[in-house]
Amino acid sequence: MGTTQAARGNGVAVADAPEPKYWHLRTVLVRALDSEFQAGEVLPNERDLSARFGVARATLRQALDQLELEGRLVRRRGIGTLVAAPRMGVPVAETAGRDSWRIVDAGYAPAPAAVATTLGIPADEPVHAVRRLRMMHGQAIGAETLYVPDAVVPHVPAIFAKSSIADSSRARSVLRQLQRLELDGESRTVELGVAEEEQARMLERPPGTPVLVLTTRYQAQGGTAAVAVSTYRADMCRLTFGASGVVDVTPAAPAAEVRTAS
Amino acid sequence: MGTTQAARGNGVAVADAPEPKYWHLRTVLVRALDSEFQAGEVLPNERDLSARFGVARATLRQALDQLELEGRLVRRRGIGTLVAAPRMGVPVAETAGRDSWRIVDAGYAPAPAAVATTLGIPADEPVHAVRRLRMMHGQAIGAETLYVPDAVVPHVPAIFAKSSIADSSRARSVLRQLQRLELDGESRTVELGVAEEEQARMLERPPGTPVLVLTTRYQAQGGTAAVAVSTYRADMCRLTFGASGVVDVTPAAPAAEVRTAS
DNA sequence: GAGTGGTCTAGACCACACG
DNA sequence: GTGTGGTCTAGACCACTCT
Repeated sequence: MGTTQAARGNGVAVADAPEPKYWHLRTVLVRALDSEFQAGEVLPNERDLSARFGVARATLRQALDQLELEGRLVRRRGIGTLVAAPRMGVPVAETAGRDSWRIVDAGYAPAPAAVATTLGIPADEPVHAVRRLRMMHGQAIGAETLYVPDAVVPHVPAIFAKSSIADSSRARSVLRQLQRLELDGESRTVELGVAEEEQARMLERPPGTPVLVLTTRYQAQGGTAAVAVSTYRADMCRLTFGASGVVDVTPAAPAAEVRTAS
Repeated sequence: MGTTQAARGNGVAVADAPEPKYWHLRTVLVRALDSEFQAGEVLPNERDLSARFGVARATLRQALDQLELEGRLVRRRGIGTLVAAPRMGVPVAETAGRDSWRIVDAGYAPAPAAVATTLGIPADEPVHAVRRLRMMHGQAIGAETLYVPDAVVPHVPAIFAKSSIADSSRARSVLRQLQRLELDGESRTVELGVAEEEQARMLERPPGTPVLVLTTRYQAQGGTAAVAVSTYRADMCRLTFGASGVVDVTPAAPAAEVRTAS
């Protein structure tokens, strides 16, 4: 047994706690990031780092994966691994600033089963689906699809209503009418997810990117008038709630360029 | 080039979209989970699965990693890979049910730098740190540390105040006084993190487990009276906000046992 | 002891960005 | 072309759980 422990020896291993190498590596790197690096700096490449720490590249990558999940690093294929800027505070206000959204388009098709259930409509009933991007500091940090049943926005022009073609005119029409609605309130949920193909494309990230999934139920007249499913880049965003008046929370970003190009 | 694509051939690869094998695998598995499996069922072991799909075990594991991050699978060393139950809705109410918390202990030491800044106190000033567990369905799904400056709870008995020994009597004393405070409101943030050693231990999970980090600032008299940092298991929790009255959101859990033992 | 997931290795090749 | 991160492989051994 003692032999086993020694043989495995990860350089710091003690018989007491067989800490995985990659986790120990992460700890070392965290300390280095905190003390010796500035946001935007480029780390040595993975092959050099793994050699320096005396581990296989795959093991080093496991540590980097953790740090990327925590938003401490940004890896760019063909470029290198950079130190990330602190996460942005993203307000999820009751009436979230509408100028921070960029409309993409809107379609008219059945919603996902879970959404249809929440809306209290048949699973095969088509609804308006407005897609838009949450912009911050000039870049897309979140993608949202807003599902609105026909009955809630009865005045969408028939030109749009009958067509399933996605366009932004329909989006504006739906949003306009939704804003006029008297809402009783909103309830929200947050959970962890991964970006599927469509969202990944909108966020300009590879599929599988971890995202914070924010689901908003807009209540009106005792029921749910609309549902919004927003996916925010988990590496870049810190969602902020109910900060009445407190809007910022975001450092003025001296090294904003780190996140500028995705 | 065409040769390259064919040689790489992942079984479904088309020249158009060089989709990674592990991502394609995930898609296949998601479909299988949706249609052929019940929560709590055990999947074939990794060696069998990788052979069946004709990939290396590491590649299969990459797909399973994704599914675990999404909360679709639970992997237990020595046991196998199980289909997870749907995530629990965890209310983050203004006055979150106090009986869903289990007090662990409380200490008296300087808070992390970021917390001290928020509280507007010197980084080296000791504060009360109450640690407790969020329980649901009989299991710990979140761990919280509540930081309260001395000035906010002046009536903590001197027996506790002078000692840095962690115990639950101090915790109760601090919580009691905090409840009597008149709060102007609370602001919250949610972001993705990974469980460090201490939290991991409290949650009975390995270090590096992804967690939703919920930071609550309790406002009083124009300032921040206290700060709570809660880490919830990202694989099991869906945080719910402002669901006035709507408390549940959690299925009655016919296969609750899936999550019973961590 | 047998079976499972977790860690680690060494090496190969691919996709992408840049000069 | 060169250098970077991303994917994939085949194999080994460890830690854990159950019988």
